[in-house]
Amino acid sequence: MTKAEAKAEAKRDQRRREILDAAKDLFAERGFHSASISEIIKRAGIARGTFYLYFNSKDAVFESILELAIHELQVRIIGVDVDEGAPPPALQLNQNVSRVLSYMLSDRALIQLILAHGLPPDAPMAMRVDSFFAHVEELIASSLSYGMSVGLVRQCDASLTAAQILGSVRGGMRYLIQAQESFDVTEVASQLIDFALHGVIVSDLTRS
Amino acid sequence: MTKAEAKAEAKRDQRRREILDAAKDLFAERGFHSASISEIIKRAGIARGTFYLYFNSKDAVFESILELAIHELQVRIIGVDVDEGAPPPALQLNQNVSRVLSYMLSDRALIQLILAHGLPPDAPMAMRVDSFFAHVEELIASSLSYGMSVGLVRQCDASLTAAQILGSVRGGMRYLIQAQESFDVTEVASQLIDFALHGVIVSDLTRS
Amino acid sequence: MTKAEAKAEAKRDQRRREILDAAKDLFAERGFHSASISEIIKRAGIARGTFYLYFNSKDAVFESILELAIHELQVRIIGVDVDEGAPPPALQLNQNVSRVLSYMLSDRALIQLILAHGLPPDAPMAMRVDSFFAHVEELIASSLSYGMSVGLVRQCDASLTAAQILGSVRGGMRYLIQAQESFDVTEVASQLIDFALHGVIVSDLTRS
Amino acid sequence: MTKAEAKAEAKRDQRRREILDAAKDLFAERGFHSASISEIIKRAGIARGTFYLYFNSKDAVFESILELAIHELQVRIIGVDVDEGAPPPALQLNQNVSRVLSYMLSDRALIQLILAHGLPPDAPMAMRVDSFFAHVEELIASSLSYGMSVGLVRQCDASLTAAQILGSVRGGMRYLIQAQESFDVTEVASQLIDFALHGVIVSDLTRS
DNA sequence: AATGAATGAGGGTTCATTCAT
DNA sequence: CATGAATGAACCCTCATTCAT
Repeated sequence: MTKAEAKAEAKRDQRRREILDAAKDLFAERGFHSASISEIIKRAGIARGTFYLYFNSKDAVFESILELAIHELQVRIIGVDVDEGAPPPALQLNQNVSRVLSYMLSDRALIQLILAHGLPPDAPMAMRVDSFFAHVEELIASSLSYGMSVGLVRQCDASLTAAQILGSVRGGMRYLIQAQESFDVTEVASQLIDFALHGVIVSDLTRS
Repeated sequence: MTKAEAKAEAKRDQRRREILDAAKDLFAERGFHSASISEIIKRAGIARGTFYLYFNSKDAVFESILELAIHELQVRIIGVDVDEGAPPPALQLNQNVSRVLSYMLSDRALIQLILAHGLPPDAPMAMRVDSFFAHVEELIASSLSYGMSVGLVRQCDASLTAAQILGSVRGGMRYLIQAQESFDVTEVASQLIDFALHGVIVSDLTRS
Repeated sequence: MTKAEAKAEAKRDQRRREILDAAKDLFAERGFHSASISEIIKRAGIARGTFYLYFNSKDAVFESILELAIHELQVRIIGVDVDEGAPPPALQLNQNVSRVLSYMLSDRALIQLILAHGLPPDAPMAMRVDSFFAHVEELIASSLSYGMSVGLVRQCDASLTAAQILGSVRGGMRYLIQAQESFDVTEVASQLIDFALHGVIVSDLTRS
Repeated sequence: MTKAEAKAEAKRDQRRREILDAAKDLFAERGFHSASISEIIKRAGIARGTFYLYFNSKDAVFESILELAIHELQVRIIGVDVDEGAPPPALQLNQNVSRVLSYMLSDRALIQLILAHGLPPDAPMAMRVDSFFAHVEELIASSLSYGMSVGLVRQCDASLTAAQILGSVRGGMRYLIQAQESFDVTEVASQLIDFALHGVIVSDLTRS
C-alpha cells in the first residue's frame, strides 16, 4: 500500500503546486484583490470546490506563496563570516547577492509579488513581508555598524543607509525583471554591490 | 454674476479638495481596494451621490490624487545646469532632492501611495505611476551617461545604476516616513546623495 | 423639512416591514436554513443589496422577527393579581390566555416560527426562544407553588407540571392554527384553561 | 456460502447502525441542516463514499432514523382494551405511557429529534413526523370521544383536547430530558396521566 | 466493498454606481 | 447642487453528491 499511497501523495503535491503556480501568476499580474478565485481555478483547470480542498481560503494561498518565497530568500542570505580561514568577505557578499538574484530571476511572478504585493498595508501578510524586509535591513545595518567600528565603512546613519542599500537592490531587481534580456548573475551581483560600496563617482575625484 | 460664479467655483474647488484629502488618507491607510466609497464619503462628510458629482468613479479620485502628486514632484525635479555661471552641480542636486524630500514629507499619506499604491499592476494608474518613475530613471540614466562621458562617473550600466539610485532614494524615503522622528531635510538629502555618489566604503581603502 | 423627513422615515419603516413580512412567511414555510435570501428578496420585490440596507444579515432579520414576537407575547402575559379588589383570578387567567391567543392567531406564520423554528439548537436565537419559554414556565411553576401553599392546587412537581401546562397550550395552539376554522377566542381560552385546571375526567368520578 | 453471506450481511448491518448512530447524535446536537456529511462520516469513522453505499442521501439517513423511531413508538402504543377480563384501563394507560417514556429516555438524541427536528416544515420527513403525531392525536381523540359517550370524560372538543394532552406529554418529556436527574418511569408516567385526567386543581374545590 | 479527490450549484454578503426626490 | 435609497454584478466559500481507483 505504501506505493499507492506515495503515488497519491505525489499527485496531491502536484495539484497543490499547480494551484500555487496559477495563483502566483495571477496575484503577480493583477494583485491580490483583483485576482479572483474564479480566475485562479480557471487557470489551474480545476473546479471551485477543489481549490478549497487544498487551501482554506484565498488568503491561505497567498500566504503559502509568500511564506515559501520568504523562506527561500532567507536560506540564501548567509551572514558574512569574517574569521581568518573564511573566504574573502567580498566574495561571500557576492555569493549572497548572486543566490538571491538567481532565485528571484527564476520566478518573475514571485519577485513582482514580493516587491509590490497589492495588499492593504494593515493586512497580516503585508506585515509579514514588511517584517522580512525589516529583518534584512537590520542585518545590513548591523553589518554597517561593524564596518564603521573597524574603519572600513565611513561614518553614516546605519539605519538610513541600510534602507538605501536594500532599496538600491530592490530597484536593481525591478529593473532586471522588467528588462527582458538575460545576463550573467555573478556579473550583475558585482555591479549591485559595487554601487553600494563605492557609489558612482570615480574614486580619483573623491580625493580632491 | 461673475462674483457669485467665482464664489460658487471656489466652493466647488473646496469640496473637491476635501474629498481628495479624505480619499488620499484612506487610500494610504488601507490601500485602494480596501478603502471603500462609504468610508471616503463618511470622512469627507458628504452624501453618496455628492461624491459622484465631483468624480466619475473611484478610479477617478485615485487618478486625481496621483496625477497631482506626480505633477508636484515633476516640477520639483529640475535638470542640472552645467553652464559656467550656474550654481555648482552638487548644490543643484541637493536642492532637487531637498525639494522632493520636503514635499513628500509634508504629506506622508501621499508618499505611502506613491511608493506602495495597492493598485492592480495592470491598472492604468499603476502604469501611470510606473511611467513617472521610469521617466525619472531615464533622467538619472542620461545624467550618468553624461557623467561617464566627462570622466566624472565611473563606467557602469547606466540604466541598471539609475534603477539602483532611484531605488536607494525610495528606500531612504520609506525609512524616513516610517521613523517618526523629524530631521533636517538638507542634511538628509546630503546623506542620500553621498550614498549614491560614494557608497559606504571609506575612500582611502578604495585606493589600495 | 420635518415633513419630508417624516415621510421618508415612514417609507423606510414601510419597506422594513415588507421585508420582515416576506422573511417571516418564508421562515415559517421553509425554516430558517432553507429560506434563502434570494427567495426573501424575490417575495419582497427588492434587489439583493436593498435587503442589506435594512438588515445586517440573514440572522438579523430572523432575530428581529422573533424579538418582536417575544416582546409582543411578553406584554400580553400579566402576572395574576390576587389582591382583594382585583378581578377574579380565573378571569385574569382567561384574559391572559385570550390576549396571547388572539395575537398569535393574527399571525399564523409567527406562531409557526415560535413553535417550530428550524434553528440549530445551539444557535443564539434558538436559545433566546428557549429562554423565553423557560421564563414562562417558571412563571407557571411559581403560580403552582403558590397555589399548593394555599391549598388550591393539589400536591405535584411544580416544574414538571408547569412544563405540561405550557406544553398543553402549545399543543392547543398547534391544533388551532392547523385547523382552518375560525372560533371564539375567549371560548377557546376557557377550554385551554379548563383542561389545565380540571383535566378531562368528569368531576363526579374523581370523588369516588 | 450461506454462512459467509450471513456474516457479510451482519457486518453490513453493523456498519449501517454505526452510521445511523453517528448521524442521530449529530442531528440531535446541531439540527438537520447544520450537521454535515463531513461530520457524520468523521464520527462514524468511515470514508465519504462509504456513506453513500449505505444511504442514498443525507435525507435518507434522517428518514431511516425517524422511521425507526416512529416504529418503535408505534409498537409501544397499544389501544386500551376495555373488555371484561382485561387489566384496568388506568393500568393499561400507565403502561402505555411508561413504555413510551422509557424508550425515549433511553435515547435522548432521539427524543430531541422527534420533538424538535430542525427540518424545513415542507420537507417530506417533517410531514411524516407530523402525521405520526396526528395519528396519535386521533387515537387520543377517539378515546376521549368514547369516554364522553360513556360519561367518563366531561364534554369537550375531542380534537382540541387531544392536541392539549399530546402537547402536555411532549412538554413533560421536554422537561425530563433537559433536567438531568434520573427518576422512576412509572411514577412519572402517573404524574403525566394524572395531570391530563384531573388537572391541577384540588378536587374538593371543583365541587363548590 | 471502500476510498477520498473532484465537482459545481448555490449560499450569504459587499460595494461601486445610479437616479428619483 | 445635494441627497441617500436602490441596484445587481461579483465576490468568497460550503457542502451534498459522484466516480475513478
